[in-house]
Amino acid sequence: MPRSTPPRSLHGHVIHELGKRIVSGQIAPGDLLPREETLAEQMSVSRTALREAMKVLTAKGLIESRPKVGTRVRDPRYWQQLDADVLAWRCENLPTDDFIEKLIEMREVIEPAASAAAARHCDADQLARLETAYAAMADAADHEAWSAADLDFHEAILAATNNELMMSLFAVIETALGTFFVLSARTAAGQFKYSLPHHELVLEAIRRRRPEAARRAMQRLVDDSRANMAQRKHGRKNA
Amino acid sequence: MPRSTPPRSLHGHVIHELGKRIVSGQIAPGDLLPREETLAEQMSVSRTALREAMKVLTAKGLIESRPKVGTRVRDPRYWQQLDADVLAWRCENLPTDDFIEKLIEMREVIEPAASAAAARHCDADQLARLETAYAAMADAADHEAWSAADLDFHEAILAATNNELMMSLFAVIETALGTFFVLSARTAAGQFKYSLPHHELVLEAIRRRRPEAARRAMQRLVDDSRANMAQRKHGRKNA
DNA sequence: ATACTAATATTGTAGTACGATTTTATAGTA
DNA sequence: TACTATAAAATCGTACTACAATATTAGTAT
Repeated sequence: MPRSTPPRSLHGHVIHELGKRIVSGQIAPGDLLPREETLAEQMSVSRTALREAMKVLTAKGLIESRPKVGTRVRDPRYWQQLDADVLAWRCENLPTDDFIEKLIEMREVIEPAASAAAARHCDADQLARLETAYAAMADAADHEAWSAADLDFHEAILAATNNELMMSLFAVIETALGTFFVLSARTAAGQFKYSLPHHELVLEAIRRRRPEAARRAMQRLVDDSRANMAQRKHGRKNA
Repeated sequence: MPRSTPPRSLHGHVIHELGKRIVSGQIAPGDLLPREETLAEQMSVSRTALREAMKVLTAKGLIESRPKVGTRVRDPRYWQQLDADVLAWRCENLPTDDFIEKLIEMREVIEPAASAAAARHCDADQLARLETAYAAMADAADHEAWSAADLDFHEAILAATNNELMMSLFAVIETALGTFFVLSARTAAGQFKYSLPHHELVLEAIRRRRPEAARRAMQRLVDDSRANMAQRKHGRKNA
């Protein structure tokens, strides 16, 4: 499960709670929320804290407040779907196959292009970070260590593009990998390093400054990952 | 200039004002903001309104507050670079050539892939919307009308992917096109429809369900746009 | 010198009051 | 009867005050 905002503060808890309810569809788009005073009472917080939370949800595009009329859940069309919290909330109660497919589609768009860009203009430090992450993957003793190193590897590739806009897409990759990690925890228990050779090819292509080779290698890696997810889905159906 | 949050409400104004100062570097990463009471006084709002604004900026990753220590501007590494407001604030005082290059790079990653996806699985309504936008471009009487229709066209392509994550990337495309619009307002005054044939090829490929043709057509369109920007930059140097 | 304790400054939360705004209802008029 | 305009009510928006929680820092004792 991808990490979402740890609800340490009070209004943080309200953000998380309301956000989850909206994204999960428990409160449907178009629905009118109770008035602030009532809602604050229901959630056992002051109106002050509630409003601070609602401002954040408004910024994420989930709700819309107007005087007299109240606060309404907006159409998903307006949600900040790339926001880390929104993504995490969508995956909290087992993501649908449909959503998983969309995550894979995003990986197919982002990662091969990022790998090519990384091969084109990454510096020594960024390459070193990539090597370190790869080494950690190779050395991983268990599924958890592998997953953490894998995440580092894919983050390092985005960082190596030297484009902070690309880097911000890591929220999507992180959500995808985190979800796949949970879903494949059982099936791939003993063979979690199966994609190491794919990663090595990507690293090698970036190291040698071969953009198109890097793109193709990453494309194969993601294709392979997609195939594995499909296989898992099939296996579950027969279980 | 891409539209940012119109500061209608009081705290909306504070969000815009502080956000701009931070993103523009006027307040540097690591800097400590004045304490809430002081800052509220400086901006002529109550601490309540200021805090609501700060919660939003926190959600955008721009600042970080901790009891006793105060509120600090975070490293750009943590900013939500894909947020529509953050993007707009970056472009408010003439974006740097460096940033424009990054926007183009994002277009090259997003739009060809989106065009291919649209050709693969768009429905009749989405295609109709695309046709409408194209017609509006063809009929545009001035640069402004052209620009609005152009924006519609590119939004329609993202919508036609049937992937809301892809759709959320429109904030980036919108910022890029809006910026190019301003920068090319003079140079391309009389010939603003020069890219119409490129758009037609993209539309045609999607209409005929040719993913790879759509990808290539859009790739050429973006390449062409990049060349035009480079030419403009060169022209400015000689001016 | 170090560890522990207490004072202190800043954010976090609560509660109340009032202003702004928009919907809705009501009344007046054609 | 229909329509316009005016007034009233409900909700969010903002301000202010008070206090709690927390982390830093200084001070104190071992």
